[in-house]
Amino acid sequence: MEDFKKQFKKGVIELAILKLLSEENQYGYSIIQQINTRSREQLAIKDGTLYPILYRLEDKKFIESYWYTEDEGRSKPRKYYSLTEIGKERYLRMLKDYIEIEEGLREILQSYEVK
Amino acid sequence: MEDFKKQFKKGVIELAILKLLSEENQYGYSIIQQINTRSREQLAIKDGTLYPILYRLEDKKFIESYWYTEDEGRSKPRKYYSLTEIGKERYLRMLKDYIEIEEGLREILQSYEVK
DNA sequence: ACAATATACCTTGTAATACAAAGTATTTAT
DNA sequence: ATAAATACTTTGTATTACAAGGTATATTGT
Repeated sequence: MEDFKKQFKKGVIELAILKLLSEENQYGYSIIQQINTRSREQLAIKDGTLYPILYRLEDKKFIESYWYTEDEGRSKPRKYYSLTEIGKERYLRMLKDYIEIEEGLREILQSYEVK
Repeated sequence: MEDFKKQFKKGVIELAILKLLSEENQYGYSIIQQINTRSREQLAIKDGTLYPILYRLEDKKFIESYWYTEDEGRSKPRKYYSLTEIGKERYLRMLKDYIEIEEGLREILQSYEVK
């Protein structure tokens, strides 16, 4: 992948993860699939990328995890993550800041100061 | 500044710089002021951030520099930067990719899959 | 039944980069 | 004259998505 695509993704990935968890508790692999599908592959991430982010978010108490088996036939539980209260606050602040910065960039990209 | 604001800026700063240089040749300090003003401080960067980026862009041949004194009364020249041909291509590709990724993120932020 | 693929989680090492913080010197405003 | 802004430079640091490797289970096709 081109280097600047990587750069664009940094930071926004965390925002996307928090948003998905604000909708519903999910396990890691499910988050990857949702990000890949719903962003139409534009924000696609690898599992080796996601899991370290989840551990970091958990260390910071923005999310919590629990092992859970939903199917009868399934022997192995999956590790589910849920948003904590401060995680929800974090998500809302990130969203606000993201929108502000995106608008700032748009100003530069769209405008053209005639001298 | 909060850590995620930093993250959002990474990558997009370079895009903003290339855009400004695509409009007009400019010296470093002028770029800082334009970014700060036109983004309404949302994308504000420090000089210690800009100059290393300019050197990197020059190493990669995306921009070129020349010293120039425009005023009579001014003894010290300012270092002007201009976009090269491959710099222009880089800018257009970055712009396209940025827009795609931004749209991908919007899909995640706006949509809510009802199960 | 078997093979192949997808699912699901984990770990290590790396390259990239905005920033803080420091410096130097000139120019402009009070 | 003094302060503030301008203009450029350098060093060191923390962060983080990724590649690439691993293990094991579950599902699908033949």
